[in-house]
Amino acid sequence: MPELPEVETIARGLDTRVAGDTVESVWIGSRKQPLKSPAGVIAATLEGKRIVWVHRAGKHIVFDLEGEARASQTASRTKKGTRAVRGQTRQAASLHGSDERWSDQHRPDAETAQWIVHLGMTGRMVVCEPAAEIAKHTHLIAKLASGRELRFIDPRMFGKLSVHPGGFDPGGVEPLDVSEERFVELFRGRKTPIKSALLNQKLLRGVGNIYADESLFRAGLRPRRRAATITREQLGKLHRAVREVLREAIALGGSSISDYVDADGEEGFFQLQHRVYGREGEPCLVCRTAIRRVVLAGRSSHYCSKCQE
DNA sequence: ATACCGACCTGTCAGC
DNA sequence: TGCTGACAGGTCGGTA
Repeated sequence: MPELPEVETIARGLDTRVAGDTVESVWIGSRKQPLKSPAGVIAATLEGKRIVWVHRAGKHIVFDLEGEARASQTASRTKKGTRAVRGQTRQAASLHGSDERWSDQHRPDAETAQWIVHLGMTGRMVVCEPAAEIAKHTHLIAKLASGRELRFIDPRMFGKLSVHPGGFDPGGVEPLDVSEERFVELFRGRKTPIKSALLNQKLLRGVGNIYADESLFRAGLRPRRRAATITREQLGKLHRAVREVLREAIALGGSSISDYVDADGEEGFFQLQHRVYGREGEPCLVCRTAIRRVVLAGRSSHYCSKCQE
């Protein structure tokens, strides 16, 4: 389901709702597929931790967590004194300072960790009241100190949950941050089709099938075009196209196809801007040629045979 | 090393 | 109405 703009939208929504809240307890379902870390380790890592910041790395949702240092945590978990300290830090965290929050809040004696959620194709995270009906395919429920619940739902179970005490390395570079020079270096000399390279998360992280097709259309490059045959100038154009497409999509809250909704249950609107994705047989918006669909590396790929070469 | 391909799962929708 | 097959926004591991 979600690519970079959708994950960005969801992470921002979650940050607004749960940053500053504390995980009191965790329930994890019996299905193993969504878990990259053992269930017991995920639960033990989350429980008692305050959610400092929810953000995005590639297509991953990252929860920055902070709790009492491990040595004192087990002993003091239920003591009232611990709660008072958490209450203070939660208040401070509600002063939204985005990136600054981490350093402002960080206490040297605190234990930190990151909880990583990858939504796969059909994963969703919702914040709701405990009385809300538990949706089919709910795999994790975190009870929060505020009384609400944070739930992970994923019918197809392509999503992944993991925890990283030492911090998480998503690999690749962020397409919205990458310089033109670095971008060109990523693709120069590769024999692979440019679309396969765009989808390779070890190079750029966050670009998926929709935004790869849309970026290639704007850059005038066919999906099968070998990266090594693309000129420096065309790569520069692709660099601008990728960033433009992603930024526009984020501004519109992502693309809602079938059932995607953000943390608020709101749909995105970027699907209305798609120029090739999902438009097989329809006229190109530039030249009226029928949009073609081919399968490349197992993925549907859409392009205009006249505008792209 | 690189590049396809199927596998992992469930749900939905078009076509018969 | 109901069955079958194709397809879905992601990633991984095996094989050539």
